[in-house]
Amino acid sequence: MTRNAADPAAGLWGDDLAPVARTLLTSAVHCFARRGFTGTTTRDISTGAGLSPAALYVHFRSKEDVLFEIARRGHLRALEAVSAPEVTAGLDDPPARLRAVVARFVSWHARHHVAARVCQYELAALGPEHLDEIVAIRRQFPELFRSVIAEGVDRGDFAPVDAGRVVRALLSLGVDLVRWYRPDGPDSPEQLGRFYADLAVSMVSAVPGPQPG
Amino acid sequence: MTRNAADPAAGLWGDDLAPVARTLLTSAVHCFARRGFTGTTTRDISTGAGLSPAALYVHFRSKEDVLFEIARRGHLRALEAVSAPEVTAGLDDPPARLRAVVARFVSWHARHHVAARVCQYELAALGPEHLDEIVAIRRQFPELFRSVIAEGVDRGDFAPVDAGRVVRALLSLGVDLVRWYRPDGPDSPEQLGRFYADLAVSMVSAVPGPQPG
DNA sequence: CGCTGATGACTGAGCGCATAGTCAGTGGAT
DNA sequence: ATCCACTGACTATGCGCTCAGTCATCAGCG
Repeated sequence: MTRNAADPAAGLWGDDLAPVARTLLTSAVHCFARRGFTGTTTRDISTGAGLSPAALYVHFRSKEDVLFEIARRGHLRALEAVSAPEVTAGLDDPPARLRAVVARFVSWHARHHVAARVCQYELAALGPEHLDEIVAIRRQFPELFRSVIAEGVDRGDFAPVDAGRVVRALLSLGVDLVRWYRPDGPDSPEQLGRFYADLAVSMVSAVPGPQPG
Repeated sequence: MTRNAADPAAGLWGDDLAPVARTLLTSAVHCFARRGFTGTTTRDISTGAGLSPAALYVHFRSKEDVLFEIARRGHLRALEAVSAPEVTAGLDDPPARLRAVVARFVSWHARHHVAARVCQYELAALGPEHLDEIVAIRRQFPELFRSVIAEGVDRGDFAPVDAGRVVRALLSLGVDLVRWYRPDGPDSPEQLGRFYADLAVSMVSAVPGPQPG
């Protein structure tokens, strides 16, 4: 199961890792995404990277440690995608900032839907202290979304929506797409990002219908 | 791991099943939701129902068969919740029908978030022919949503939205809540259903902002 | 009423197999 | 000569599933 160079997962891991370790993580991402953590054997991961079963333990302490490295690095990359300074640079009104953050969140998850599937759905297999570390990163996503929406509501750009519930909904849209998104479908990651940015603006606008509450 | 009578999962299975078989399915739902299909042992399921390991095979052919029964019955119940005649009875305009269908879909998934988690996230463990049967049921959800939205667009009640993408988004909202919903949180299943019904109406309304496309 | 045989839900023991992880050793690079 | 990424062979454990057997229930029969 050798992966080609265009695999988006291959670029997620950072230079601090040996090339072989990155290959193992990439193989593990595909295995975990397909069969889940417990459904994947350490042999699947190693042979998927073209190595013998024991090679995994040269680079990682355990199978759970492999999952943790994927989750940690994946979450940090996603956070970087939505909170890097250039995302909202020059955007001085909340609607534009909301559009930018939602579009980045969605397009990142679409592009990295395989790795994101592991990051979103396999966390229960982590040990308690590893899980804590991931949860600490995860908390920053709703905080970022909430601050953008709260500012828009305060300034009157948005309707007086329940920020907490809208944030939940926006994160749900971005997360759930990793379950169904396929790169050969009708939408590119960027197109989907723009569409969901439109939806986000709709969701914080007053409803013109007969039941506004 | 005996469950009390208020467990929503206990009421999902129907009268054609022996009481012990229903207890086993209920135990299996909780095991699968917590540890996943491959992370659950047949011993977990049986002893969770207060039985010996071998008792499972009195009522089910295999562990995969247990998952299939959960998925089949769960999907049929959810479909019933959104497409029963009384859901849209007396609602003659598309906005009201959209609200009703979304609210039912969401509140069902919130109330049955544990069983729904199994139905949504464990399908990959099914064999091909069992999976086909579940997929055939699943197809009816987007069809129902699409018909309501298409009618609203045709009649001019809704903005000329891309029905396929809006349907995807609405299903995502209802599905993803099974990942984070907790009964002791701020929203009851019905409150969440009404909120998402509001969002649905927003999503098919014209966007008043500066970037309507 | 009691006796008998059949039925079927359930159990205890265990089989064959796959799994995560180990370790002494190998071979290529420096 | 040293180093270390990597391997082949291995172990202990836990898995899905089976099967002979137990026990409670019940119909048929005298």
